[in-house]
Amino acid sequence: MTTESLASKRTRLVDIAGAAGVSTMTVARVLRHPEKVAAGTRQRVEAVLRDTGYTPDLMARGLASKRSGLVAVIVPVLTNSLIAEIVQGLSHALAKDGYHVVLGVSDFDILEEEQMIRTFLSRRVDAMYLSGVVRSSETRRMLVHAGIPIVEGANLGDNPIDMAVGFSNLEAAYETTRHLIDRGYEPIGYIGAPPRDNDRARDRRRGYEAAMLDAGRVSDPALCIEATLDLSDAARAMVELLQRTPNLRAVFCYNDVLAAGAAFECQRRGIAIPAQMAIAGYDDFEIAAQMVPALTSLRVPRYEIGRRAGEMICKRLAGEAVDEKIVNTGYQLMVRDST
Amino acid sequence: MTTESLASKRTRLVDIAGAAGVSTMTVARVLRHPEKVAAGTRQRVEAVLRDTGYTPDLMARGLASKRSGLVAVIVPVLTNSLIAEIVQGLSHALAKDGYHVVLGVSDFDILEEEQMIRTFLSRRVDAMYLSGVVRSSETRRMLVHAGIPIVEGANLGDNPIDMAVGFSNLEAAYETTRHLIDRGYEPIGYIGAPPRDNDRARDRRRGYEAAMLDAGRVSDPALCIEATLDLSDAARAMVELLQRTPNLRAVFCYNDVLAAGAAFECQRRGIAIPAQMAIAGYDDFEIAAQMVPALTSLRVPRYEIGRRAGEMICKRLAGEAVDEKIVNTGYQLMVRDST
DNA sequence: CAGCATAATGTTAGCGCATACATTTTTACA
DNA sequence: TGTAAAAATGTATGCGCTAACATTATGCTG
Repeated sequence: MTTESLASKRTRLVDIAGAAGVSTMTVARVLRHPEKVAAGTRQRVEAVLRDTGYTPDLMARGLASKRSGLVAVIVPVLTNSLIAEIVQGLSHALAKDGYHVVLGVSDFDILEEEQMIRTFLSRRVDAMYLSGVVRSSETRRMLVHAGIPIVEGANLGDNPIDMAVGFSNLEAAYETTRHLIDRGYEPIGYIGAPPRDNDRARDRRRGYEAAMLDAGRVSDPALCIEATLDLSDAARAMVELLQRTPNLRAVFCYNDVLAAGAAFECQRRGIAIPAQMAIAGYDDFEIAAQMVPALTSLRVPRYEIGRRAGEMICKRLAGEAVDEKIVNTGYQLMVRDST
Repeated sequence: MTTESLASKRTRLVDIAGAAGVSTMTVARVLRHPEKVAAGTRQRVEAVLRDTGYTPDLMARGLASKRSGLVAVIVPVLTNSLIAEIVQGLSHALAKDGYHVVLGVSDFDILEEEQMIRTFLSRRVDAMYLSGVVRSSETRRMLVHAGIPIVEGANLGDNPIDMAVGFSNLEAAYETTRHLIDRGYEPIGYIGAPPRDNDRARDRRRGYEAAMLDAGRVSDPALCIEATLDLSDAARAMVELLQRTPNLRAVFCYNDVLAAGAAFECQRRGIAIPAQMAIAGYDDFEIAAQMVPALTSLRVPRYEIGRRAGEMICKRLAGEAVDEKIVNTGYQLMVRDST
């Protein structure tokens, strides 16, 4: 009651129309298609608009026009440079066309994701960006049925629901592992992330295994270990890996956070990098290039992925056709001191 | 009858009502206040609801009820663990009550922020979370006028617009600097962030200066330098600081990213930490505890700040009064090897 | 079983804007 | 100067839902 009475009623289109002596339609036109309104009336309306501080009600506009101006962005976590930068890229690209981002954090749970998608669809979002390529069948069904532009990002799968932008984690992991093999390191271990509901984790590990097999090496499960995505658990994993395989010569890590954690553990144990242990990371977070020793890593255009995804969405929402439905942004192996 | 034909319009409340042989109001009740509907009719309606796959139109609901169910979250960047975790906390807390987060990334530009707030208000968000305490006067005016719950977070200022949750960066920086002084280091430098539109940067530097003055030391501008928030620029700043003051014994850094960058630079130059150079960071990112040597840093409850902020918003939106409008989450100095 | 409380459901009227179409005014050219 | 075409503006309707109120059914007491 208190807040209600304080805030005077919002000015509506009809109020502006009254004050300017025109119909609501004319005001709406000044707002959306100014070129269709005679200069005189337009200026009169604009004056009223200005000194009344009118703000259109996007809720009402959305209901009437059937376009919410909202784009859903669902990510597993936000505390990851890769994802955070993608979201920033998306946010910037979408803001350019006046779209707003509705954010969902799914915690790597595809059922949670499904639930979120349901409510976002309820909100009548105009498009959606989703992390990765793994989703529940119900999710796929809903999305196909929704008929809105969908971009799946950061990993390239076999058959995207609609559009996709990213790169093949399978190939990239293969290439990184290949690099370690070519350097002659043996044995080579792998510190991965829990693959549950995380296709990037799954694909990177597969890439590692494929490279090992292709090089005629046995794929020893003892060489592979999982760690949650933090430095301390990577350190723990490194210790465990060393216990299992004392003569370990190299490790490939799911990402640079894990690589850095492993590297720090080596430093604490006086294991020289790369003399005694080579370490390769992934995602090329800034720390990889800056830490001592600098970490070999795989650079991916993080911000670009988000920006491209946003642009694809904008284009489609503007009614234009998107020629490339699958955009491969590629990657680049950055060889540094650690290997 | 059971399923709608493909490409048909979305089922509306009235369709459900028709199929169930009741009025729209009854369906609406089943959705919002099921306990007010007789068990028999409720089950009948629920059955139709289920096999028709009905999803309410939140846009229409928002227009009719004057509550959008949307909460705006505006942050300067996302690529910062502190902020990313706060947003995650917010997202989780708000999702619990069915609110959706609309995200805005302002790039440390208060005019950009102002513009965003304008459009978010247009979207009729029910509440807002804003980073920091510095905003344009027009922004303050708009927010006060809007009459919705506002939480300003991560820094505690003098007079919040509405509510606030965080801690005093001024005090925390003072205490951290004090720690370096007590350890006997001299001279002590400071690597800060650009203070433009960033009150945290401003307050931390002030805290440093106050501690220096209180300890009877001269506040030498040559001891202070700015770096953009990345590791490489911190390294550059460290180099520059060493050129200006070759006998530098310690540095206090705006955050752990800068601290790590400075520490890596020392390692590259063979400067021993802490024997020759002590380094103190801030925000206690995970790297601080894990890197070698472990960095002294200031721990703040990142996720908690977001969660508390979200809960305060939910509480207010549920009509309850929030007793503590300013929540001081405090901080904790974590003394480690680097000092 | 009257009579009133309470539960269960229906009716009506918008929310603020956009769309399709109708109407009026202006322009252009013979 | 007439008339068709184009430009400028207005009218009517409804998007899908909720809120306030009106109505009807049901339960309960003495």
